[in-house]
Amino acid sequence: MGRATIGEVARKAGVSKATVSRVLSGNYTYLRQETRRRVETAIEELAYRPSSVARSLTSKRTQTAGVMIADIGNPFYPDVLRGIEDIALTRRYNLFLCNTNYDMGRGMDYVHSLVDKRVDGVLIMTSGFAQEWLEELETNNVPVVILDWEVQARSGNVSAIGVDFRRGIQAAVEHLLALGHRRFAHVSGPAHLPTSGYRADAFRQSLAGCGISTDQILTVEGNLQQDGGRRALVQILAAGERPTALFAANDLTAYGVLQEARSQGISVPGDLSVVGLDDIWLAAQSEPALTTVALPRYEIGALAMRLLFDLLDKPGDHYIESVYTRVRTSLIVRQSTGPAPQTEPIPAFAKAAGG
Amino acid sequence: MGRATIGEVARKAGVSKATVSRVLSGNYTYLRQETRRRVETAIEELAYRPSSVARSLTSKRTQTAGVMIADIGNPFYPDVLRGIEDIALTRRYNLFLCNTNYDMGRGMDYVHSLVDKRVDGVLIMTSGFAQEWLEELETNNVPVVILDWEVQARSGNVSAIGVDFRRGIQAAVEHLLALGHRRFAHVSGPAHLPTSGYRADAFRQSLAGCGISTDQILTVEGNLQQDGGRRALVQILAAGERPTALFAANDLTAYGVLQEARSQGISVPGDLSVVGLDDIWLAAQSEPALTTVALPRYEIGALAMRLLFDLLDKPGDHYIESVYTRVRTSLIVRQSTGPAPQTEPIPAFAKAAGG
DNA sequence: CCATAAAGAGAAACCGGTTTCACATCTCAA
DNA sequence: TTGAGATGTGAAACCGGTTTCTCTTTATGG
Repeated sequence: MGRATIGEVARKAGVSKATVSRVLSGNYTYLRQETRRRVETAIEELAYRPSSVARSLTSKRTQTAGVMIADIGNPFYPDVLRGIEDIALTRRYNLFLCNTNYDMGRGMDYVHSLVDKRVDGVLIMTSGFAQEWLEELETNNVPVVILDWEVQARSGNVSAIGVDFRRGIQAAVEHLLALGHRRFAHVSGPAHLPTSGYRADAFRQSLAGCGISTDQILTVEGNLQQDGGRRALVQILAAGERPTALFAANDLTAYGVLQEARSQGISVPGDLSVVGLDDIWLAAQSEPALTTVALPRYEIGALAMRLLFDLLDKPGDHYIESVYTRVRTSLIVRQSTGPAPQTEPIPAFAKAAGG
Repeated sequence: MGRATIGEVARKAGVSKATVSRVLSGNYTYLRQETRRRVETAIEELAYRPSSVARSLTSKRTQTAGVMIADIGNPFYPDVLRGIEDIALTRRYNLFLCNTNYDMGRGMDYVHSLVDKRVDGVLIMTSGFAQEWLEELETNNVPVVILDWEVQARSGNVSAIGVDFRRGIQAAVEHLLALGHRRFAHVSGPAHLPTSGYRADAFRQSLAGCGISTDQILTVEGNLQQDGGRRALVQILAAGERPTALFAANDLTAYGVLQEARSQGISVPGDLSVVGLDDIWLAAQSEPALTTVALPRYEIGALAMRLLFDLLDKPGDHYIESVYTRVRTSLIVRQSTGPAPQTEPIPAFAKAAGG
């Protein structure tokens, strides 16, 4: 009643295991038609399916990859996972879901499991710190693709995907300047996440590039969650001079800002323009719908898996050229941004504003 | 440079593979302290980690389970997955993510992969039809836990979790009756999903139990998505007599209804009370916040994984007592429900209404 | 008619672990 | 002193496949 083995198939067909294996692998050279038939019917009758476990032992491939993410609840991940999965399936790869819950220890446990299970590769999509994980994976020769991270001492087995926040954020900044905004606020992600810095820097530098000095930008730290956005707006309102435009590190934060604004009687975009980042589903559904910097999430996932396959396909076990790829972001204008209140538009951008 | 094997560890420590294996398994009876030390330092120095693949070959256990879900984008799943994962980790189990995308063929492919990979069990959390999957899994003796499904010809290796929609929906019905509603609408899920029927039936029967006849219930088929909710409300408004209360098969649908209502100038809950089901994050955040029948999602996941472990722990390969467990639902009252317009409250329930 | 190559299939080793069984040494009581 | 039991370890078989090597049979051409 247990699953049939190759040996049983061989016996039933009256051939050797080797012959069955040849039929299985589709290696029909030097195989008589009739023998092949016999084996095939035996396979059929026993409903035989070869064990991937046994195969992996000799092939050193498990057709399996690990995906480390921080939090499945984060609306960023579903699309990324879809992208990863669709590409993975093209080669019949299966994915281990590793949800770290923002817990580095739990992440390390997962890394160990993945190494022990001999996954062919790992995708690190968490934005949490991973240096230790990376070392463990490199030690064990496991190819890695890592998202949005300045990879240190990158070996030949690690590719990375960078998100070019600059492009989209630059567009957002130009959009806001065109609407006449001059005083800005930024609700950042947690300081310990590199991506928080990338986003904040992109915002500051884009503004600086357009002649807005840094002291006109009020920055408050959020937590990439909605409640952080609410608290941040409270802080910002308490500060002296109120900004007229706000850029949040992600949409959830921006949504929190929107909620707090409503409950404080602040009109968006009348009194305050708000820009988010991510373009999650909610962004289009909020009231007002959120202007946001969009990430190509599905493409990020698909690209990550493709890069992993590239790593797997590279010949030799020694030095391999790693790849660092950037994906583009873009601005999606909706209803949460509008003309700055009581402020002269900056002439250079006025014509694009339409208000 | 490749990973060390048990043989290399044995050589380095000057012992046999068997001894290393004993150290690994923590089976220290009949092991001299000093031998154990030597082996341990050898393991340490080689950074040796035993291959789960090789282990699985003899142990017949892969410490791995498959999770079939329909759509990671569906806000129902993250919490379920968290529950599953947390319990899985207690035994160092890893999970294969199998996102069927509502595609039965893709689901079947996944089932085959999981069988081939010799997973210890499978959790079917999709609401799509799965009879063929189930057969394949049963044929191969793979234990299965299945959610919200009338399992046919259930063998000893299949447990099921039912969701007791009645309880929460009954509460919703009583709540609405207490508010004076008499004319109802229901936006169901797709007819081909059993769960659509369960929910609709629970609604109808609860109403019937309170003396509301079925012809006072207008039912329109949605798609468990937001756009289905919008379209459904359009249909409902086009019908003759308008309902004053609406029960949607899930929150996404209810959210669509809310949106359409707003754009049609219909006040919720002034003109129409709306009840959803799921209690997804959005339900608390919508405008107005949604009254909804809550599912214990995390608990469903955790329970599912526990039931799977139970199945794995049962001795013997033959008949095993399967388990059918029900989880409870409950009503969460928010702002989307209110007194019925221009209607006398039903006396029996009036006192609880407060309006 | 025979030498030789090609075709077809089996035996055995191997992948990296676990487990059984046998063997060697040590202890201690008789 | 000796033998029984306890203690400690290794050899080998096994898990279910793949792959190499060898062997037999058949076809081919001189």
